[in-house]
Amino acid sequence: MALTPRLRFAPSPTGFLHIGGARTALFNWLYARRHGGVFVLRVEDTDIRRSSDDSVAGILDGLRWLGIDWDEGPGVGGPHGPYFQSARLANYRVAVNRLVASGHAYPCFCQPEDLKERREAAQAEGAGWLYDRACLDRGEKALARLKDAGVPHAIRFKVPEGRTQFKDCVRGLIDIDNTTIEDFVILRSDGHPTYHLSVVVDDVDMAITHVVRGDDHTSNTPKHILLYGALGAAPPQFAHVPLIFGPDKKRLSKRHGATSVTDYRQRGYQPDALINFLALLGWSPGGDREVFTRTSLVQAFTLEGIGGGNAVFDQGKLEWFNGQHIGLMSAEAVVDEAQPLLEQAGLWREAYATAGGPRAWLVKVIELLKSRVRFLAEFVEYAQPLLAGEVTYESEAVKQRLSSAGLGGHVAALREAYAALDQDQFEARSLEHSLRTVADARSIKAGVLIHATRVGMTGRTVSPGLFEMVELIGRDRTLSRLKALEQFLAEHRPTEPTP
RNA sequence: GUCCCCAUCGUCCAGAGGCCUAGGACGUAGCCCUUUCAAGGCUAAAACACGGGUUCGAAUCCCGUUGGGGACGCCA
Repeated sequence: MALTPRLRFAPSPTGFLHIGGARTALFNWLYARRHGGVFVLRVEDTDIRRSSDDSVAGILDGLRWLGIDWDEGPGVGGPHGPYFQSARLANYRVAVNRLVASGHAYPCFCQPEDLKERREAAQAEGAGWLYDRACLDRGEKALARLKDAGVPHAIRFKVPEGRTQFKDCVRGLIDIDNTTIEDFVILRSDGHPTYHLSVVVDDVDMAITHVVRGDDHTSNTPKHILLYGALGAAPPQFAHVPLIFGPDKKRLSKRHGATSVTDYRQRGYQPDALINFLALLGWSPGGDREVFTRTSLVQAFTLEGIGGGNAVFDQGKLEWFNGQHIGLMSAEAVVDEAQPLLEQAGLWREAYATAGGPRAWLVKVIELLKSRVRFLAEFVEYAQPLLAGEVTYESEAVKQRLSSAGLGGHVAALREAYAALDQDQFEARSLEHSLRTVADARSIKAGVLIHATRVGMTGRTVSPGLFEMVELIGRDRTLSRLKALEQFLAEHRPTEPTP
């Protein structure tokens, strides 16, 4: 009880880091961090056919991006290594020998194709099928004969009579009849362990105290409990978390589009937003709070808060979380994160990289845009008119805002008024006051002039607040953009707006 | 088919016998703010799967039905 908790995430490297796997990793990590425990990363690559190095790299990369760091595992080592199951084969062999010697397991010479046929035949009739223990009943001589003939064999666990039960932190007491468990294979005929064996042996060796994993493992757990018993080890605490579904209430899979962490990374989601969203999928702090930073999540996390029902992945809400977390970031941090995006758009200047005027100015631009953005990429879109030298008018904007008569004169008057402001008067308040004065003097609604000016400054109909923006665009560029607008209006002399 | 699990607004959650006229959030609609679009604020529509119990009292406990999911591999 006073033991420091040891938890682990044990992905099999047969694909990319799935969103569900990421959440499982997160829950384990959260619990370990919450209780000053140890978080172990172990790669379950006993299926040599399907495992790959690329996949390992991708999974580690995804975890790092999410900020889920491990205390023991690939890259960092630890006292319970190695952390790749493919390098722990000897341990499994030892365990199997012990189990066979103690009568908990036995060799099976039945061939996979054979068993498959029989199983399918039984299921075709609508009946269930459990291994019939043919090899348990075969008798000494027959067994020896098969062995001598070099027939490949697997090792099966001999499931005892009785019932098996365990207490699950989210499900409560689970109690099942052992007759519903077959004598499962623990060692394949090629000498590799199966999942059930390796997971238990490793969790024992690595002194894992809490196993938090997907609900799809709930029905495997009795097998594991049996194995712990046969190995003379005490089982850990289990917590089976509900699965994540797509909008069609089917288990989340490639059919639903983005399901890997990398997909979300590429789509411009913030790791903290994904973490926050994932944490709340199947877990609740108990109250109404929804926006959590990484550290507040660690503080709030409990296994008891994990709910029972499967959860649908709501993309829209993830987007909202992304906006929330961008709002939480400092403008400086946003600048750093947005740099690559701005570079791509050709809007980045070297001077932005170091502290100083231009960077301070860019930070102001970002601050102006921050609240209206859900993705970093949107900064580029909105900031474009502020960062670029010239603007081009969108035709829709021209049609909507530059077609009323007499605009040229109004704009000229505004330009003169703005030209009369010197550098330090060129700030939002004076700019607004000045524009409204011009509008009054010319008996037009301020809105008309504001909208036209917006088009002149950005080329678009939508933008952040005009005056704050003009302030940031600065006196020189503002004056020349107004001049350009006048020219445009003169050339496209708007007369009667008769379409 | 067998075993196991689950069941509150469209979605994610709150609710651990009276505080529930069922609360919050996303989304949706309307209003306010306003120079546009957002953001923000306010308001609205929207759920305890069904049937039996237990109890003075049930979204909460029990049983059943229905629905959903998972597991039944020499995959993990």
